[in-house]
Amino acid sequence: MNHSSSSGSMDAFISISPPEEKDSKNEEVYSREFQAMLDGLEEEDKLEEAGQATEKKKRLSMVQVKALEKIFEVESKVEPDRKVKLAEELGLQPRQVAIWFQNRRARWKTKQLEKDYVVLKANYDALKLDYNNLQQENDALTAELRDLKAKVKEDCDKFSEKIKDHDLCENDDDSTGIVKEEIDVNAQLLMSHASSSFQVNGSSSSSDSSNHHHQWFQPFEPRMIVGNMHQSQLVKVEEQCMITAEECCNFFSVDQAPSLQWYFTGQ
DNA sequence: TTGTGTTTTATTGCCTCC
DNA sequence: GGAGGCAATAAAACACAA
Repeated sequence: MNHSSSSGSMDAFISISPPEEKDSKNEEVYSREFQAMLDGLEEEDKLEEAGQATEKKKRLSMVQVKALEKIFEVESKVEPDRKVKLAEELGLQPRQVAIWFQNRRARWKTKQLEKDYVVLKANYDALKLDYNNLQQENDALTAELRDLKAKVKEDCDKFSEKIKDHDLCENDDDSTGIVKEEIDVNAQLLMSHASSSFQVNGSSSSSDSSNHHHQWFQPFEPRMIVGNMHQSQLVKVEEQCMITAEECCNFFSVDQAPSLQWYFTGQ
């Protein structure tokens, strides 16, 4: 390793050496460096005499680098006056000091970018994991909703079928009571399906937003539709049920928010 | 010893500021 | 217009495995 100064100044190893570095070991190192530097200078002289250019790059000594590093910790840029003074102290050309600080800033920037990248990547990974979890939850809820829609449609079809069957024997005097019972039972069956399904839906999901379905659906009591009516209202109920049986199949639409207008207007 | 990858020193060209 | 900074790059020095 060549630690000789490119300036060739012997002052470099004398004026800048901190007191703690002037032990016997370092003196030995410096004398070797001096010798190497002198040898190098001799060689340069010979080459110059021979008319050859001496463009060899030379690394700064450990002492020079340490001194520069220490200053860099405090200030990443040096004023022109400081630069000249520092160059004199270190036995370097002011240009060398400027280049060293320039390269040092570039190295610092690269390291900083690497650090920033690590932090950003960690954030990105955490965010991606979160997104994937939400995506899975969304998929599960969508599938559950699809099943519920199918189940509700199935019940609606059955209910409509029952009512149509009833139309065939509407002249029967005793049919009113039977119809009332059937509607009551079917309505309960239909709504209990929907209601219980939504309770399952609410409990199966960990997200808070899914509980809202349960909250807005819970007041829905089948008996409120049929159970407390006078017999004179039953025909109207039948007509309404024919409509709502069709409508209820589209009630839980994913694309459109459910409307409870039909429920509130009936009260 | 040698080939290869990395680090350090230095140059070049462009840009900004005074 | 000159000085200085920065990015890109060259080239020498160095480290290290085979």
